[in-house]
Amino acid sequence: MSSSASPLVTRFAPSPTGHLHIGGARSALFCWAFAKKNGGRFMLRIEDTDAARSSLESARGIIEDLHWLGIVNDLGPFIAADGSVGQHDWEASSGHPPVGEYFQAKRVPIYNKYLEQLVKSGRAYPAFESNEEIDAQRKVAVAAKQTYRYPRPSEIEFGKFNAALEARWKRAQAGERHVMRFAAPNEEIVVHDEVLGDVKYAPGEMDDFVIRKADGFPIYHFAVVIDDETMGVTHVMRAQEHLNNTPRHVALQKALGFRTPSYAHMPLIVNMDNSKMSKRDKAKFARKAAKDAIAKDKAITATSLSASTGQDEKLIAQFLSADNDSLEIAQALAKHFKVPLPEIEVWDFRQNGYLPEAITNFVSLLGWNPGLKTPDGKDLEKFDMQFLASHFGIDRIGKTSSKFDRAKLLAFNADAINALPDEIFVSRWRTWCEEFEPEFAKAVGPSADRWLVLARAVKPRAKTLRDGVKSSAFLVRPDSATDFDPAAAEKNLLASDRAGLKLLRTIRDRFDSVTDAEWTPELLHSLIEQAGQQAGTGMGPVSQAIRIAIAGAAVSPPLGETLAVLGKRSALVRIDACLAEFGSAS
RNA sequence: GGCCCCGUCGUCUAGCCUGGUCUAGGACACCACCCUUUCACGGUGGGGACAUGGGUUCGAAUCCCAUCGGGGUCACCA
Repeated sequence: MSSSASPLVTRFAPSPTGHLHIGGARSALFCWAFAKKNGGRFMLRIEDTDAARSSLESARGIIEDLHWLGIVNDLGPFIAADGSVGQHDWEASSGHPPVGEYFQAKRVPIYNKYLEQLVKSGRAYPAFESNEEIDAQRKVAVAAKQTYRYPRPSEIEFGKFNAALEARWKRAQAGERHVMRFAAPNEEIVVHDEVLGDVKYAPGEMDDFVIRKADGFPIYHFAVVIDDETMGVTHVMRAQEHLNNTPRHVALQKALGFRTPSYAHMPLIVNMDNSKMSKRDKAKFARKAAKDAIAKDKAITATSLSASTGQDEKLIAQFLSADNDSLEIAQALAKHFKVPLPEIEVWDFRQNGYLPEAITNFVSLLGWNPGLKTPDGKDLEKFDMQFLASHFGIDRIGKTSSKFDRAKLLAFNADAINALPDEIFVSRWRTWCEEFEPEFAKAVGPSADRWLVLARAVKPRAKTLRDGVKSSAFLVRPDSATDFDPAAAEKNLLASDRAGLKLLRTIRDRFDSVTDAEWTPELLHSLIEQAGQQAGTGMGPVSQAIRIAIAGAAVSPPLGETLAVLGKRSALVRIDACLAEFGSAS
């Protein structure tokens, strides 16, 4: 085997501060696909150097989200069957030394080693200003409409470990609080980007940015450069928001004597209103819902909301005035006002009944396109992970940002659901229900047959797995718990001198005369048809009356199947309850 | 504001590199009709875009420039 040839390596390097963002999912997908297409490896690395915001639970969550999508990494952490965090590393035969740690927080000694190298070569220096001092200076600059650039101390000589630097180094070694800054080169930097082409940055654009924080953790730019080098990353593919970081990385690589990997910056994914898709959107959305409600009803206050949601009143007040974007409060308010929060993270989509294959397919089309036609001449846009792994290429990544069109995703999801054979659909639907709609799953019960019948009735019109629950929940709730839609009842039962109720009474007696053995979709259908003929109305009005009685609404799966699933007893109880509710036809 | 990126239907995009086959194609959404026991599905049809202005050229969505517009980024976050 060609163990000596340096293999192609891409990486996805999330920071574990929450669930996997849908944009992150696309980045990971493209990195994965590019590696697969080129016989390379896809690496996962966890960027947890922000000690305050990072958590191991988030890292686990992200790894699981990726796994659920079918994006499996060849290198870096994974979740083992027993739930522990394992790790794939370079094997001895690969020719690449093992990386050891894929969590940045555990690599601090490595960063420090390179940092010292930089200091000793006069390319990094300790700086002792406090955060507050810098902030104050920055504010002055911003107020004067100037771009703030940290002024390099005059005693620091670029590229020289002089006495002044040595003195600073000693102070730092002695424990004085400091940050480490990179002595940026005063030269033009050209980023060769595989998507955008050459992007030039003039000399002097870059200031002496911080590369190690006072807490001893490296800044992103520094850790990334060292990790990409030492982990063997050859191709960096990330979102365009990182483009302006790249010159820093290139400068750092040069100062450290590293190679520069190949870069490809992908277009951003934005909301329909052009704003950046972010986790904060949930807070914005919940805040708007709350404010709308308050505008309508002055009685709603932070105090009343605190009472009804159980959240802290102060935090709610802050939330409402946009002083915080607490996800917890956003969720509590959304639940209280019964508004759905926008799906932003992979987990949100999963929870709401999206299929991973629909998500990966849809998201892969955001900024990329296979450029192929289907046999009937249309643009090819439905494909699976295997297809991506064999057709993906950077050359077909676009430059323009893409709006995230939920309607199209929903259409893709509906198609993906309908493409599933019934047996597969029922098992996936059931598994999903057990996780996300446990009460519904419990109400359906253990019978595989019952699940299958239900699944068949539900699948053709379900755009999400949750839709399947919504459209069939009426079937599994107690017969006495029907919640009649007043408008639908008026139209289909009471209108035209209670015509619907009369039809309902007639069909009720016909149903009553059917034996349990005869209670099949076919027979029921023909009974309804006959009743419609005899009434001279066709089967429509009869059907609608039955729908109101058994579902409470004017919409349901086809009645034959629906009634069959329900069973004769329940059907009659519901019809009788309905007749009682609206008064029997006189 | 400085720097950087981008600009084809409402949206995702094909076409652009290698000008003519583009009266600009597809998908989602929308509208109409058909199918239909409801809702979906499906079928047929329809409206809908080359940001603007200058060049270059016999000819420009395609090449060049300007303008306008949108976005990103300017942290001891990543």
